[in-house]
Amino acid sequence: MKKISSRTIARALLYLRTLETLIRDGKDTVSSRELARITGLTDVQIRKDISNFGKVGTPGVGYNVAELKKVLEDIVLAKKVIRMALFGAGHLGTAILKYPAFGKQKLRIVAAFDRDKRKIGRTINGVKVYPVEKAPEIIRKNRVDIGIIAVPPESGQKVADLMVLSGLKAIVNFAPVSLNVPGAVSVRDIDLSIEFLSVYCDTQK
Amino acid sequence: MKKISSRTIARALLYLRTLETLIRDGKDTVSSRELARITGLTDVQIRKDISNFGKVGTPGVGYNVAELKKVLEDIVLAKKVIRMALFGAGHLGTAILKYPAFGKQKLRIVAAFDRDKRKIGRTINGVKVYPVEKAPEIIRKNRVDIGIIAVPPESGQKVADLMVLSGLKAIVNFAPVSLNVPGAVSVRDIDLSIEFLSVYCDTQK
DNA sequence: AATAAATCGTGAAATTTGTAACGATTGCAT
DNA sequence: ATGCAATCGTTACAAATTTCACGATTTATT
Repeated sequence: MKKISSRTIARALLYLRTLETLIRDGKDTVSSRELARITGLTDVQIRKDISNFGKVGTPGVGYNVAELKKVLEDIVLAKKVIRMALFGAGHLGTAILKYPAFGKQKLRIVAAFDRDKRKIGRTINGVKVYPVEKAPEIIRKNRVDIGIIAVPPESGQKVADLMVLSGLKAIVNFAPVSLNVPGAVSVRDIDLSIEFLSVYCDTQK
Repeated sequence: MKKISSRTIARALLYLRTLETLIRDGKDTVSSRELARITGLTDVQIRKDISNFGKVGTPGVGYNVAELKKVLEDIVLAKKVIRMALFGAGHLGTAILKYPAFGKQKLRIVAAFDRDKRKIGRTINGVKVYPVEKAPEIIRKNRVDIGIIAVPPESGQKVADLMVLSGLKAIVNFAPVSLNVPGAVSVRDIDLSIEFLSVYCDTQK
């Protein structure tokens, strides 16, 4: 089977999100044209993306919403629950712990870690905060899939090292620092300053 | 002058972030090789990116850190202060208001808006929360550059419409919904669920 | 039943993005 | 001074991504 690119997968997740709202609205079928109108992409790209996953559409009609959702989910979200561990229970970390959309999805934060003794032992939105030292054990025991870094930049690399040591293969990094990790580990950097500045630059030139 | 792509600009902002830490560490010069090691990119890409901005390096030596910083800033961050307005003072919105890295940079949140009467009038980290209806006036008066959407998905489009109406040309959207805006408006979507799921998918296939 | 309209899937073309190769320049050691 | 190692900037090349064009299929209409 052909390997599916990272960008295609990101779009597939966007299609899934869109399909869920279409289902809520009671729609049975949707065309590539309409998906394009909603998502802001082009119809060709949507057809091409979906064709990566199999022949699921009907010419003259479009895609069956429920069927397309199932096909996309089977490929990009085979697992029932994806477990995450959060490092850093500060403002941003707490906001992530309380992020409501995770509840409706397969994403679940199973543990939080912090250095601050005052935070350790507390429970935030049902998730307990542990001392950082306990991370490897807890991550292994809970079969955590994704590590989230929401600590200050000067601690970012140390946390990343600990994640790698604990066997994590996927990291989402909100700390404004470049992480050094083995090639087998995927990192997604989200530096809020860079995100804000870059959308602003887009409008300038 | 050649137009610089959006991705190149995002990398330039990453270089800037890196240069700032190098300056803090007292380094005078840096080579493309070392920048590559730090950022995880390749040295070729870094040389190519920088060459877009002019001939700033010295063969055999590398780049003068201060000079490179100045050149990158002049091009991607000509403005002294970039003003932002936040919509939605919930958990995520509050975390953004309290995000410490903005303080050290040119980014400043000048106003927050919310529907909730209990939040209106409060001040969070020095930023006042106004009722949404006041947005157009306040945005115009403060010459806001970027709008941040941190409201629930069902209100996302309404807020986006208001932003467009208020003359904003750059939007960062944390609401998990696709926005419909005129072509002249740049939108950067950050759907936390999609970010987490996509880095997880990267490790799977 | 035949025609028209809508829409998918896909190979080919075009565009964008990233990589490699290498001449040119600089500083250092001898 | 000369040779060597380091490193930039750039042209040519390769790979990835997107767009185009169009045949094939389905539904609706007359």
